[in-house]
Amino acid sequence: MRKKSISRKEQILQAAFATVCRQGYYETRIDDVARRAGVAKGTVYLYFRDKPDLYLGIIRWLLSQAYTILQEIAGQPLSARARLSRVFQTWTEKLLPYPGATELIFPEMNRERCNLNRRFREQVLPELRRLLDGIAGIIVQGIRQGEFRPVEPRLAALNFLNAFRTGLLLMSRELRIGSAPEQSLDLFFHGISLKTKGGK
Amino acid sequence: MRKKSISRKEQILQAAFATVCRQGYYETRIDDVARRAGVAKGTVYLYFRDKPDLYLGIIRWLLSQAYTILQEIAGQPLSARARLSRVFQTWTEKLLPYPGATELIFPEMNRERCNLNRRFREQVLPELRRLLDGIAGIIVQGIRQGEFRPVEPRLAALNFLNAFRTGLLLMSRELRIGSAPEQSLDLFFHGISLKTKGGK
DNA sequence: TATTAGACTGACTGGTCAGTCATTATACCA
DNA sequence: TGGTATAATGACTGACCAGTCAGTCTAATA
Repeated sequence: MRKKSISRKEQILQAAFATVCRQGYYETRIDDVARRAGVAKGTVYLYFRDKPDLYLGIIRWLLSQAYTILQEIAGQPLSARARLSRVFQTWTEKLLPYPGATELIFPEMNRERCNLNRRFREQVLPELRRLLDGIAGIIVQGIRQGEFRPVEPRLAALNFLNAFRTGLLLMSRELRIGSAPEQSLDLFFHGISLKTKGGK
Repeated sequence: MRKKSISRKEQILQAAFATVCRQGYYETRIDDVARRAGVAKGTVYLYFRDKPDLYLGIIRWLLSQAYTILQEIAGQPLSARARLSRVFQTWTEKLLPYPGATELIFPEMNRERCNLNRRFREQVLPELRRLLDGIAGIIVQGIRQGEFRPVEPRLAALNFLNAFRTGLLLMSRELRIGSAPEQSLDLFFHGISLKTKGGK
């Protein structure tokens, strides 16, 4: 009477995450995931209904981890700017080995409501909004305390995600832009800051 | 002795573009494209070697159109800021019916070098760099004329693309952010502007 | 009008892969 | 130790679809 181990599910999730980040959803074979997880294909289907279910599982897992980090930092006694910096930094550290991770989320948003997309909207969008609201909350704090301009907080939050994504992209050196992730964050801060006295 | 018409190729390209923007590459069937273009499947293969070739054709077509618009506006006697505004506006008008268009480019950048990706890097990245350099050129002008801070121009150009993408995303209302595309552009300008006297 | 070159067609094929399920392995209990 | 419930396996299947090609159509030319 063994129990379906949670760790087994986690193990598959982790393998799927790594694979999908490298190859993208459609180039990922369930066999690839199973092999990387060290289980047989059938085992994957003991823990996930079908391929989309596995995919959505990955994304929710990712978002929930991102949210946990955010909440942790939101609880610390810091300025809004310092909080966002720390979130940026922590996320970057975690996702550095998985530069494709940010692409799991956005591309699906501008698509037609096909099979996968419908489930995406139902299961992922709420989590994504929660994360955005978490960031927006920090930004509202910054506005109240006079650190930031009175920008639309959700839009600024979206820009924060963009800055993060760009930071990861810069690390890949693919576009041959000689900038570090921090510069992407810096540009973001300049966009919402009140006082921008002079230079870089 | 009819000739393989250029318009026929254009027609297929247009149909493929519309379809891929709605459904994404992997959910697009060559049959869909053919039907929308009003030709038979086989005809598609008279003009494109295989599916990736069609896909890359779409992207290069898109990038070259974007570049043409950019060049046109770059030739007008305007401030750097006014130029970027006009580019933003023109691009937005053109791509409003195809909100998925921006997703054709970026997701592929953080992926492993599989079949499709290798060809993407060879054929698309140079075009993309050219476009980025075009934007960066306007930004350099702005820096020289004291409109913008001395930011890294290529990074700022990448941010401009992000702002554009976010503008399109806002139009879809999916995230329930009550902002218009212009606000995304505004945030971008704040990030690179020298003088930011007070709030909105 | 007959000829022909090249455009166009769409039924067909072969490979791929998600998902299944009969079988085997394992842990737990009496 | 034998019995049982559950976990795990991996060979198999059926659907799907990119790409093919033998045949048809069309228009320009002689």
